[in-house]
Amino acid sequence: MGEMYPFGEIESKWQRLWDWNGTFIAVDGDCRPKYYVLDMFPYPSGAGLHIGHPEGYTASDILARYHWANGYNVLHPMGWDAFGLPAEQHALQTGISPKLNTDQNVARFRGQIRRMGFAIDWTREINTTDQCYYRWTQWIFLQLFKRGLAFVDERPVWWCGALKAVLSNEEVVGGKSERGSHAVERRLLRQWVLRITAYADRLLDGLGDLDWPDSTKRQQIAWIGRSEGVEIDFAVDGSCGEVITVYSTRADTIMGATYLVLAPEHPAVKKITAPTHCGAVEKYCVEAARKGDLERTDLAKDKTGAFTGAYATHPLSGEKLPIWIADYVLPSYGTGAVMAVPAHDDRDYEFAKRFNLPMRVVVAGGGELPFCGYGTVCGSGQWLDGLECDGAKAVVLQKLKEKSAGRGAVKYKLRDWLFSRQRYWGEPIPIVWVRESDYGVLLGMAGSPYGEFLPEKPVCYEEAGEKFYAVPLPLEQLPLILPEVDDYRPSDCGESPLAKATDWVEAEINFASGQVRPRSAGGADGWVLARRETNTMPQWAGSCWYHLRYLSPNCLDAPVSREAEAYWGCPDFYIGGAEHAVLHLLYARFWHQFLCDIGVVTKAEPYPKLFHQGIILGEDGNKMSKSRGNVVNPDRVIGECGADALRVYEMFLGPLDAVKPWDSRGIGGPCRFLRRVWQLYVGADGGLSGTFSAAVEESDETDRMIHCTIRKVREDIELLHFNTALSQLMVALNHLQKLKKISIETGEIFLQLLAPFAPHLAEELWEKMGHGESIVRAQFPNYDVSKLSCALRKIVVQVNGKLRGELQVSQDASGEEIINLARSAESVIPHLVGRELADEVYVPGRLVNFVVRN
RNA sequence: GCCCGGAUGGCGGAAUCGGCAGACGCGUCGGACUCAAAAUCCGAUUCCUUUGCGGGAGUGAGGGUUCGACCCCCUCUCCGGGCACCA
Repeated sequence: MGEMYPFGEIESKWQRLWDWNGTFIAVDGDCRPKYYVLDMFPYPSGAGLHIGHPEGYTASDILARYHWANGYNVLHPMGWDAFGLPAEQHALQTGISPKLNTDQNVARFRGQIRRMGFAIDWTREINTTDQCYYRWTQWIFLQLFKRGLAFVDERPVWWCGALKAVLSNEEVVGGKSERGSHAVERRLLRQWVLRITAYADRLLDGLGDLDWPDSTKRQQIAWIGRSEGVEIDFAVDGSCGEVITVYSTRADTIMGATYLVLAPEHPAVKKITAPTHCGAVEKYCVEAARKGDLERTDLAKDKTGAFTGAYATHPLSGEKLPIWIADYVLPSYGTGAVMAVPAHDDRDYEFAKRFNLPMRVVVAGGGELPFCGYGTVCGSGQWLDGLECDGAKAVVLQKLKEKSAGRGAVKYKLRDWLFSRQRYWGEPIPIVWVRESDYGVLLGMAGSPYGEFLPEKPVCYEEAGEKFYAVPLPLEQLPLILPEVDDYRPSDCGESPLAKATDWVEAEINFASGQVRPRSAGGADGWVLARRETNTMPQWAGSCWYHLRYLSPNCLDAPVSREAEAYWGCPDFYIGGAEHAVLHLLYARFWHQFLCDIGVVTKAEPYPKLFHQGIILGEDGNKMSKSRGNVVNPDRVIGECGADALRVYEMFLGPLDAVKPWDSRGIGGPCRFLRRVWQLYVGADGGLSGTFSAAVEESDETDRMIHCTIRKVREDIELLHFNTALSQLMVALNHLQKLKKISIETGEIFLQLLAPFAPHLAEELWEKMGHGESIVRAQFPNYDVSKLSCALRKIVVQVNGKLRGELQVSQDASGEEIINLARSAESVIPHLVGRELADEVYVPGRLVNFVVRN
C-alpha cells in the first residue's frame, strides 16, 4: 500500500469535534421525528474488541447517520452487558476483583469503539453492573415476585464434588465434568424460577406483527412449542384407585393403544408397581436418575424400560393395557405419561419391538409400520372407521368427554426460566428469608412498607424441618449492593460465594422500616432474624430491559421515565447476532410484556424490527478463535488503514446478514478507494482541489450518474444493502476521476453520500469545501427522477433467446419500429436468413426476441 | 431424523415481477513510470475454439415449464444453521 491520506489525524480530530460539539446527542422530546437504533450491547471480554463487533455497529451507525442527515432526532446509544462468568473466572485465577477487571475491560472496549467513529450518544452509556442500573433490574424482579411470577423450586443441577461447583449441562460431558473429568451427580438445589410459561401464548402471538427474520421467528415458535391435543384418563386396575392421565396429539389413534408408558419420575410409579416387579422398577428408576439430559435424549441409543406389573383400563375399549416405565418419556412434558400406539409412532414402535409388545393398525396408510402420517381410520370399530384422522380426533374427544375420561389440552415445550446462579458476579436477588412465625407477624402488620410487595401466595422453602419465607426488600432499600468478598470460590456445598460472607448473609430485618442490618449481639426490639438470599441473577437479566434504560439513563424513580418512553418508544431498528435468536430475545420480550402489563411501558413488544448481521470468519474460512490463530485485531487494522477503511471494508465484504471470510488483501480496495477520494478533493496546498468550481455545468451523463447514485445509495441504505451502495459510490468516483472539472454541488453530493460509510474523511473534505457544520446537519441529497434516464434507450435483440445484437432507440420509438429495426440489424440478419420466423416477442423498453425454426 | 438457508470466474460478491450473467472489489497477466523494486497509473482477465471476424458452452448435478430460466416446478448431491424421544 502506498502513501495514504492522513487518516489517523483526521479521525481523531473528528472524533474529538463530534464529542465537543455534542453532534450526536439525542434530544428528549425534540419536535423532529425520532429514530432509535439499537445494537445488542457487548459483553466486555478481556480479549478486547473482536473484528466481528464493528460489523453490526457500523451497520447501525450508517442508519444513525443517514437518519440524522434526513432530519431525524436520532438515539444511537451504547452500553455494557458486564455481569457474567468470565470476569468471575478471571478473579479465581488472578485474585483481581471482577469489578476492577470489568472496569478495565469496559475502558478498553469504550476506547476501541470510540476509535471506530460511531455516532453514539455517549451521555447515555449504561453498564449492567452499575448499582444505579441493577437497582432497577432488582426492582423488576420484585415486581415479578409480587405477582407470583418469581418463585422457588427444587431443581436438579449437576454437582461436581471435586470442583465444588454446580455445572451446566454443557460442562458435563459423558457423565464427567468437562474440566478435569471428575465424577458428577444430580443434586436438587433450591432455585429461583420465573414463570415465563404464563406468557407462552402471548410470546407466540406477539411474533405475528414483528418485522424479524423468518428463521428467528421460527426458532422462537419451535422453542415455545405449542401443541394441541387431549388428556386421556386411564384407571389403574386394583385397589390403589390411581388414574394415569396421558397427553396425546393423536387421539384418532386411541384404539391402537396397546400399553401405557410412564416417565420413571412419574409420581404414580411407586404406588402402582406390583410387589413382584418392585426390584426391577426401582433399579431402572435409579439408573434413569443418573443419566443426564444429554445422555437420556441421545436418539442413537436403544429403547430401555421396565414393566410395572400393573394394568390400566382403556376408557373406550375396556381392554387391559400393561403399564411400563421408560426414560424415553420425559417427566417434564405433558403429563409425563403416554399411551403407546406402536403401529403409528416411531418411538412406541421401537419400544414395542424391543419388548415384544402387541401392535394394532388403526390408520390405513399402506406400506410398512410404523405409519406416522394421516389417513383413514380403520380397525377401531364402526363409530370411528372410515373417518379421516382429523375428523376422528374430534369424534374421539367428544366420546371421551361423554365418559368423563378426557378433555382437550394445550401443552408447551417452553419451561419456566431457571433464574438463579450460584455465582458472585451477578445482580444480588433482593430477598431475605425469615422464619414462619416472623412472616406471620409481617402479614399481620398494618402499614408496613412491604404490604404491596408481598405475593398473594407466599414463597417459601423447607429446610431441616423448618419453613422459611421470602421477604422482598422495599424500594427504598434498593439497590441491594453486591458485597465485596475476598474469596470468589463457591462454598463447599455449591452455594454462591456470597454464602461465605457470613456477616452479610446472617442479618436481621426491621419490618417497620424495611431495613436490613448485620445481626446485633443482643437481638433488638423490632428486629427479626433474617438470612439473605445468596444466589444471583443470570447474565440475561440485565439485557432484558436495557433498551429502556437508554431512554432515561438517570431516571431515579422508575426503570424508565414516562415522558422518555412516550417519546422514544421502542427501537426502530435492532441489530445483533443470530445466536441470540431464542434466549435473549425471548427473555427480553417476556420482561417487556410484563412491564407493559404493569404499566411501566406502553408497547407490548420491545423490538418491532430486528436484523442479524452475519459472522466474519477468519482468513482460513473458519470461525475466528485464539486457538486457531486466525483472529484479526481491529486495532491493527485501524492503525494501518484507518477506521473509515475498516468500516467501508466490512460493509463491502458482502451482504450484511451473510457469513463471510475476512481477506487481509481485500481491504486494499477500500483503502485505495478512500485515498482516491482524498486525492480528488485535496489540492497540492492542502486545500480544496482546483478541479472543483462553482461555475461548472455538468454534462448530462454526469448528471445522470449522480442522480442514479443518489437513488441507489438511498435505496440500498434503507434495504441494508451496504455492499452495493458502496459499489455504486466506487462507480461514481471512477466517473468523477475522469472529469477535468467538477461542480461544487456534485462534489458536495458525493461527500454526503459517502458520509455514512466513511464519516471522518467526509467531514474533513466537507470542511475543506467551506462548511462550518457537521455534514450530518446537511439534508441528505434527493434525486431528480427526470435526470435518471437518457434520451436513447438500449434494446437487446435475441434470436431464440440468444443475444445477437443491441439497438439504441429513442425513448418514444414504437414497438413496431423497434422490431423492424431489430430485424434489419446487421448482427441479427445472419441468424434469420433461410429460417422460418415463428414469433416475435417484444418486451417494451427491454428486448426483442425472434423465434425461428430450422 | 425433522425444519430452514445456501451453492454464480482463481477469490469476496453483483444481477431475481422470468429478459444483456459475472457490476464493484481482490488477485493474476501485460504495459507505462523506475537504474531497479515497491507504490502508483493504464489495459486485459468465465471457459473452450478461432490468426482474426466469429462460433460454442456456461450460474452444484439431472430433468421439466417457457419465445426466453442464476431466477419458477420436480429429483438428487454437497455446505451452513436450528431443533432433536416434546407423544
